[in-house]
Amino acid sequence: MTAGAVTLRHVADAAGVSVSTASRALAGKAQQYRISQQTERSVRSAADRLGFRPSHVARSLRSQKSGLLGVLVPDVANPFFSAVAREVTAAADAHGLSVLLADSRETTSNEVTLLDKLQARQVEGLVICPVGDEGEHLKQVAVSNVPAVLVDRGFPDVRLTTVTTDHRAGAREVARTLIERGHRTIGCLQGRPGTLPNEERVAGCRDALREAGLPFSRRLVRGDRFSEQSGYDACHALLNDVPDVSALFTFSNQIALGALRALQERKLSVPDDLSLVTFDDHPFAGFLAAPLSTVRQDVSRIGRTAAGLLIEQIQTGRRPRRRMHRIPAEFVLRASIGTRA
Amino acid sequence: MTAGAVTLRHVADAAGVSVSTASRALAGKAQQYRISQQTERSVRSAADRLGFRPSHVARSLRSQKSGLLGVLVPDVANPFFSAVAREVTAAADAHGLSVLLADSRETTSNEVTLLDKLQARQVEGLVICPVGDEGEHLKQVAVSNVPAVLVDRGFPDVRLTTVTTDHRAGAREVARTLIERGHRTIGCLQGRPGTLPNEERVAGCRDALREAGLPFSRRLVRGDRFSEQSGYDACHALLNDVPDVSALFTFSNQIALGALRALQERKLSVPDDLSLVTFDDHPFAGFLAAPLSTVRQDVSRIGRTAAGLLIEQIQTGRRPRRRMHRIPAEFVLRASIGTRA
DNA sequence: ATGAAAGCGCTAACAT
DNA sequence: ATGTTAGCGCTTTCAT
Repeated sequence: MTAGAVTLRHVADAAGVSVSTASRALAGKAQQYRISQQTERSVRSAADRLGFRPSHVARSLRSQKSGLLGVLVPDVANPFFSAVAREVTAAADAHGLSVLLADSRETTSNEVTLLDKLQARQVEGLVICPVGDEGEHLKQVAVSNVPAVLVDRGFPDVRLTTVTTDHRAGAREVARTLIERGHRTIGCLQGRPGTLPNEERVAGCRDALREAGLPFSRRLVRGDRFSEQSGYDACHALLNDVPDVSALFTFSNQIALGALRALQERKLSVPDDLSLVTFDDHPFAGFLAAPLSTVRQDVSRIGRTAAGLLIEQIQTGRRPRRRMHRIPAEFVLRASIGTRA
Repeated sequence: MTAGAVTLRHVADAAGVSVSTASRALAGKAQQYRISQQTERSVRSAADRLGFRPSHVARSLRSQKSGLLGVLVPDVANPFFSAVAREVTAAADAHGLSVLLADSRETTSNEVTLLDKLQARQVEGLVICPVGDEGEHLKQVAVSNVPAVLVDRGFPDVRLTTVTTDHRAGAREVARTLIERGHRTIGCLQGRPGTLPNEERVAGCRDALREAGLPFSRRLVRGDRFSEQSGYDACHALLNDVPDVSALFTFSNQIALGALRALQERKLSVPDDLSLVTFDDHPFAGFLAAPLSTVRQDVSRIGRTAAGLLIEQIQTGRRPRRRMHRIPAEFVLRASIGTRA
């Protein structure tokens, strides 16, 4: 804290008035309190002259309002989460709020600790992108009275407003397209099993296969994390076990990268030997050796929706009526998908 | 702020002691103040039972320490800045500090306002990634006593510790490599002229040309922003004006993307018709149609260095002796660079 | 039209 | 071994 900072006391003294008058004058309540133009001006000029900057801390204590929003993400450097952070920051800014950023480094135990820290800092609202393995600690948040919104990885049994992509519809569209083009054996390189986005994506694939009267097999779903390594390992494993796979649906860019590396090692080319689609679009996707088909999540809209719901909740004091908000994804077809006879 | 929150008062009452005793017991100062095991236990259990969470706001006011670090970036969704934010957040966390995130949306006027807001919130330190056009307002920060570190875009006349990539050395290496491979007419698609990174990169190219006894011409340096559009426009303009350009050095990924789009329109292929190198590496760079050579900035190290210098400054109360910290960049050679006879 | 005083929740100096 | 008191900087009620 800036040592020896200028306080209201100093301003009041310099203007020859009491602290209360100084406070009122600066708060723009001169009218309301019938403070003379004279006084108001002299207070204002004293404040300017001394470089007075009101203490937000003192104000928060007095008003019982921190003006703080907490944003908790598993990794700010992940484009998805940084986009969420950006939208929330913009919305906060527009409402005179500030953002406390916390990064759980993909670890639930950090998430628990940070959630606690944020609440100790009296945040007025929380945007939480959970790690997703476990949601017990989120129930605490749900029963506390601090407004909160979950983003991306929700939990069926945690009663908190949740904003997420319509993963199921997005995945269904991908699978349908692959089926239309003659693919019958479609491998999924998934992310973390058990998380909502992952399970809904698997469900979307299953939907499309059923609709087409084709069988769905868990044997074709591999991988255990949203990481490059998982994509790489799962890709090799799948192709070893099921050589007739003709299309690969990877559940994230990282996974796609791993798969691409594995395919390169096996001297398989996209889309001639194998078709490839991935979740999450990407500026370079169209310039890849095989321009990559993707499911583009509307990250900005997700972030804005979450921020909007949170701020509404703070302002009205009421939970929004709808709990699940599914934001449509956009399928972007590029050359990485080929056809099979 | 959580209405009707449990305060120390409640805990003290429940335990039948004074607030001071309660405070001391919970602060782990039982030994020091010779508080009986008895008392300590009963205070602790009361706190647990009531779900007491100390108010950070009150503590900050009392201790005159906010425990807050301000991080100001032009755009958190830009991978460079989100990486910086991540490192600073991690370091803050390790030192019991929290991070206030502010996003200037690439606008200097926002930067000024936000800087003020952060200081009103009594941040104990500032990591600033300036927009870079203008540095007047940063001089205020330099003379105030809040510790601050500039990242990426420094200003020669602002006396603040600055951490940035060694842009000049990085660019020089790129240009040397191109020259070695027979390129004589090298176009630079630059970012925002006047900013430190941009000027140093241009200087690096000039260095390499001079060393090789080749002329340097401003006519070969085009573009005005670190954006895709600027890359696209500058690329077309340059190729129209100077048809014998054989290599393109783009100063960011966004610019590279624009250039790639322009080249595609002109049916020019990389590296056969034109070589291409860019600043900023990228997970997909190696999988592009023409695997892209890049200069990889060590973003994590930049972030860690900045955070370290800031925290050192906070703890010791002294400015670090060295003002400029240049972090080496790594040149990654891929197939996008061809040779010329 | 303005001031005095209380109090937000906490810690620490000063009593016992 | 524990309590009392003052005060961090601000806003607001209650006086005048």
